[in-house]
Parts: sequence; structure tokens; C-alpha cells
Amino acid sequence: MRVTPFQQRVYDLVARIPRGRVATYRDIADRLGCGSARAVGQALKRNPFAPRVPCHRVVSSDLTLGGFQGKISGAAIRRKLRLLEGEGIRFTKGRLDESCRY
DNA sequence: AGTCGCCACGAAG
DNA sequence: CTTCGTGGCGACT
Repeated sequence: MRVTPFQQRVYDLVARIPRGRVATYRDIADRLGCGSARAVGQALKRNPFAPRVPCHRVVSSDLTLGGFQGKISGAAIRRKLRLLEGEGIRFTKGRLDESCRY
């Protein structure tokens, strides 16, 4: 499988997010000097090395869940939610607590 | 090589 | 809710 330099940089960054913390697509993009958070989403969508790269710890900038396993709703998203909850991340009314930002 | 269009986003209207 | 800017990248020529 092929990994572009941009993807590599995204994965490196995401791999550093500690358990129980999250970052937003926007956070990652900013940190890479990339103007498009959407580009980060694209990279994560085809994340070749899950779970070494914990893409479930990356969420939308409004602290809603964003996507998982190529989906933006449905069972995959419920799985993402359970993973995060399993790491002790708190939810209130469909949104992550601001406190668990990385 | 160039073009086109899609997208797990986000801000603005 | 909708629309629009965005930039990386796969598909296609």
C-alpha cells in the first residue's frame, strides 16, 4: 500500500494523541500548515495502519464525532463513540467535553 | 503531463 | 438548513 508524505505526517501526529484525549481535524491541519481540514479527513479515511494510528481520536472541530470507517453515521459511528467512551472520554448531549482536547 | 471531481471539514449565509 | 472555500489525491485522458 502506498502512503504519501502528507499522509505520513498526519499519521505521525495522530499516533501521538494519548489515550483519553482527542484532536480535531482542524487542529491537525493547522499543525501541518494545511489549509484544508478536509484533506486530513481524507488521509484518515484510508488509514492503512489502524489501530496503531488511533483515528477514532480525531473528531470535528465542533466536538461532534465526525466519521469513522468511511461513514459519517450509522453503526460505525456508534463504534467510534464506544471506543472513546471506553477511554474515559465524556460526552454530553452528543458532544465531547472540551476538557479532553489534546 | 494535465484535468476533473470527490471528500471522515469548517465557516459563513 | 444551504452554500462555498479549501487542498490532497485517485481516476482518467
